[in-house]
Amino acid sequence: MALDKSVTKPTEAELSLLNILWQMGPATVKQIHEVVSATHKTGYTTVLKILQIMHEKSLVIRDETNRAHVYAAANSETHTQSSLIKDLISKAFGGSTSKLVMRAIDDSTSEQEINDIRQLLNSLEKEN
Amino acid sequence: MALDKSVTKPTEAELSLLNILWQMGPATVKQIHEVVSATHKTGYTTVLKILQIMHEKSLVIRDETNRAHVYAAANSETHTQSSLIKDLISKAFGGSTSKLVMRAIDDSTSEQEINDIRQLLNSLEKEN
DNA sequence: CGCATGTTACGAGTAAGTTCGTAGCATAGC
DNA sequence: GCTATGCTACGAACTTACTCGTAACATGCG
Repeated sequence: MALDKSVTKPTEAELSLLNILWQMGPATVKQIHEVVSATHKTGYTTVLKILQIMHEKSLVIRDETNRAHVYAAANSETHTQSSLIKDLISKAFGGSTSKLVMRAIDDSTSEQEINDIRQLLNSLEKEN
Repeated sequence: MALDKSVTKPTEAELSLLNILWQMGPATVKQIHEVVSATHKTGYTTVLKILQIMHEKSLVIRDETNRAHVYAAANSETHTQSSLIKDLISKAFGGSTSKLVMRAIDDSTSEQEINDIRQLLNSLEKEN
């Protein structure tokens, strides 16, 4: 009974297809399956079925003009990332964003990541 | 095929029980169920069953000395938070911690949260 | 002792997610 | 117009998660 669109959380398989759609833009099942096949041995109809389910859930939209339907993510990557973060914060961080940020920063292991975050923070401080 | 203990991701119901255990410390099913009951109409045996499953998965340890077994989280809250964040980063942020941090900060809506994060960042800059 | 009570263990039912085989339909090319 | 091809639709099988009822068992107390 998830009526609210923003609350519909994609499953793991669904999210992996969304990642492909965000990267490629609108695509046919065939195109999506080719990308999936590069890393997983997943059947064509499996990809098709998941896209159909996602369509029912309004996670994707599709253009049925041509015989090969063209699928596209219904929500932006940013929007989806936000709701996944929000979900994690509420379930594992007592609702505290700063706790999540702190944990993420503490865990950062790569120099590159640390520098990226530092720059991000610097630019935020300036705007302040 | 999740052989690595650090990779065993708690389900939603499991995580909610872990939250209680982290807060209370070691507790019996009865005690845990009482806390759960305060907010959810969940049966006693449902809580028991989930704890038994968590025990099989080594998400909790239990002391069977007394008739009423005493359960405790097997891993720290911090450790679990880290692996959940890591999982989310790999599945929805292309493996980039800084992207997650940026998104979390951008989404921060409460003044309190923003101030908390700012302070966190200031203290990090000093250590630098 | 024997029963009431409290606790664990077990198994079944439901739901959701994932996978894929097969059927059926549309269409392009002969 | 017919057929091979390529696509969608559908449904079945399997797995995991969740929920709870019932059975079995221990123990304290009359």
